[in-house]
Amino acid sequence: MTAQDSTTGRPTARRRVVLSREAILEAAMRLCSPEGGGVLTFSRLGKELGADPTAVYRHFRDKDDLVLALTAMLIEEAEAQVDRAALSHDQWREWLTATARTVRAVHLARPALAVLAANRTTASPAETESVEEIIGVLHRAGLPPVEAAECYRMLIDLTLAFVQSTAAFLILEPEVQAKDDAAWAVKYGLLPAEQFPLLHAGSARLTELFRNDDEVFELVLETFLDGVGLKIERARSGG
Amino acid sequence: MTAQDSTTGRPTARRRVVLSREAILEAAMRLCSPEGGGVLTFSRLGKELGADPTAVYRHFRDKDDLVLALTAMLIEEAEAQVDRAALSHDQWREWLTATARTVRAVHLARPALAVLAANRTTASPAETESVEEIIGVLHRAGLPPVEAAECYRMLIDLTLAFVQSTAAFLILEPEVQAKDDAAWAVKYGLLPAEQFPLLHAGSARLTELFRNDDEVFELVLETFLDGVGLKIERARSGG
DNA sequence: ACCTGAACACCGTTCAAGT
DNA sequence: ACCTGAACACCGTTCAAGT
Repeated sequence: MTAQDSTTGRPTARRRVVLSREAILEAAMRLCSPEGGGVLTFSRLGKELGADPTAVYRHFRDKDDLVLALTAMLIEEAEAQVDRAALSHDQWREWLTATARTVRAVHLARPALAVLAANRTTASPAETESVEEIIGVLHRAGLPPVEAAECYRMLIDLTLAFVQSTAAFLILEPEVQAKDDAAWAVKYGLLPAEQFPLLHAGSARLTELFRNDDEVFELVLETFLDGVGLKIERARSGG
Repeated sequence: MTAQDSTTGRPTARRRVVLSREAILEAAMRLCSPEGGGVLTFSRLGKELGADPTAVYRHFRDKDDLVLALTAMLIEEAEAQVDRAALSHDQWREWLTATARTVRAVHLARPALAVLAANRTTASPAETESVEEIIGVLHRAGLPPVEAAECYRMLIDLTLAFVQSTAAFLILEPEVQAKDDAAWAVKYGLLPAEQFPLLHAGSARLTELFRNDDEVFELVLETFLDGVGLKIERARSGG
């Protein structure tokens, strides 16, 4: 599916392409998805744009500038996708769950970007409004503003930390991932029940959870939110 | 502190150095610490060993093989450092806290390795015994084996996810880190109190927590363990 | 048996040359 | 004004040559 001249049928010779920030960002986003090959390099970006790889430097100072612009796009995409309409403001738990799941899903749709973006900070206005909203939900649930801000921070860091870890594994080459599978099989495959009675009893569940980052994240999120629920109960009875 | 010929005082010319797996792993560990420069490349490894960079290939099949061997070392180091002597078996919370803190600290002492190791699996016997022990502590606290195994998995994934995120930021170049600081200042520096009343009220706390990954991790760990505590209570009253 | 060093395909980035 | 392409300093890795 390479670019072709529709009149001659021959591949078009590369000639001064017109680029823009938007076109570059769009092409970069495509490259970062699993279908796009999942690697972001200037070489691949140039090929995707039909331009010389170094042409990108006329629009972004360096790769990190490009990454930060892509990070901002990702955050705004996540903001736009959180389904607030279905939620009333007293459903603090559902609200936080929806936010965490959406942020995670949007990042994991582009693992090659997520691994570069998940621990960066950008000054996105859309995000600021979302933060106020989440803190508002926690405040109305009973937490004082400072504690609500703490819980917001914990939730977002928890989510992005798991994103980074999962994304970093996803971009490893298949043969490397296979080595981890093999190591796991050795580790939990033949546990002598006498020596490791409890581990042996739980090993079926551990095997289920292995390489099942979605389910582990859901479990952690629920357990964490149980802890937040305790904070809220304490704040309500204390105040 | 470069190698010198003690009789002539001149730098020794590079001549067939004798290498071993142990010497290579030791040198690699040094490179991965912040003092060691914090980057693991064959070039730097060769320089550290006083040998040609490609000599390492006579002892490890490729870089990933080296990384996995280093990962196993890291896990065993963490195992050895967890202070079990001070803990009785009924202190499930202290036990889990000590494990999480130690695993995190050992990894963050080598950020350049942690970023490669935190989401990998190795078949280390020492770790298997530690897993049995932690599951045992949770079981004695009241959880059935399967739920205990789940909690172990959540704790270790939570810890390593935060490790990966923090380590990935630590190995960024200082100028890049500075960009994040600047973005944060823009984001939370001048929040109009009318528009963002709750965020404004909590912004001092958020600023305290910014780039303070140690404290955020402690807060998340406590909240998560509160959630585990609820599971234990439920299991006790239910059974 | 195992270390050396040239070589290769890839990175990000710079800069003079083109249009 | 902005795209091209040679060039550079780095990556990991292979392989023939040395000892």
